[in-house]
Amino acid sequence: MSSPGPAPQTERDPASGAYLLEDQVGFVLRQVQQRHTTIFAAAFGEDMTPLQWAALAKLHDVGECSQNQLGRLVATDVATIKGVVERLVRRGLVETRPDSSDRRRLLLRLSAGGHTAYAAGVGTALAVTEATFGPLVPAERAQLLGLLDRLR
Amino acid sequence: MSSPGPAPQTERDPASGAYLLEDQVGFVLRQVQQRHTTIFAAAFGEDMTPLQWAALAKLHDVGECSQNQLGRLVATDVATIKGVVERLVRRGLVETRPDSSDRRRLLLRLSAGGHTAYAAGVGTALAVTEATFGPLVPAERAQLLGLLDRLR
DNA sequence: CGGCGATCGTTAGTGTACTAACAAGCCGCC
DNA sequence: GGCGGCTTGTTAGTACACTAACGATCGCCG
Repeated sequence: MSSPGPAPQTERDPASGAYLLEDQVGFVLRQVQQRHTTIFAAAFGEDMTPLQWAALAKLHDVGECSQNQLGRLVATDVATIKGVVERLVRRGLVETRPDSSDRRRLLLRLSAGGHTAYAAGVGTALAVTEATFGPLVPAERAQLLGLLDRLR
Repeated sequence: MSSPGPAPQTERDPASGAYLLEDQVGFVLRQVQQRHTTIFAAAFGEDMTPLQWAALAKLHDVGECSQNQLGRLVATDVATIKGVVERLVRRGLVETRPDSSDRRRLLLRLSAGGHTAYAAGVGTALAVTEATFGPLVPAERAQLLGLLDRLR
């Protein structure tokens, strides 16, 4: 695993009002996400990405919906969701069929294999969340989720 | 601006121990970053990305360093930093020269235009951080940064 | 009924973020 | 003094994450 890893800690100068890249939310956020992605990949292997998993999980929840609809559910634009769905279909986890009442729409739902993959993945997904939270105690985890939620 | 926007809030069922995508750190993290990127793009325009800005800022801090070194400073792998540097050089913000004492290395530093761009951008960057933090009061911001830092 | 705005999916293009493999150069250690 | 291991940068390939433009379809409203 040769991920970039954390940026070196810079000595803080609490007195100065200078611009410190290390203290900007965006910069820290990016690194936390990198770590999360690494943890996810280590747990699920190369054949499942966070977004693919999100699509799978949402599809499991809603049963059936159109491609763009799924995109909105997992907070992804239409161009990106197309690729994700394409890969899931190619791997036999998702099935598509035309919507008879709206010929623009492409309806999606989990295949049998998709349901199996979801069932097999839930535990792993929870473990990924656990590992990402790392050393934080439950109260801190809730606090973090609450704060992030307000920034969403 | 037709970003995906926040995923619809799902009704929480506090009693159930079910897997809720919306409650997983990774999922929330991704959306916060999306929002940050949108804010960044609105403030800086299309010609500057968060990573390009990070590279510029770091290069300003350290004065001169090699390409891989810069990658480590901004927490980016060698393949990605190459593209970033290439685009900054193409726009005349960064200059390169060979390292006479190590012929593998490519030394980088800000050009005059790069220094100007940095000086012009610091205020905007601070405004982006401010906007990203949104409604959080200072104590909450510090708390969030502290928690994120432990997850880095 | 007919037209017009909105939505659905597709495509092309740019940038980030990795992995894996490679050649070239550097350096320490036998 | 050379050899083997490390770092530096490059390339190719995959997957996200957008923008912008497009054709097809839908549905409302006059």
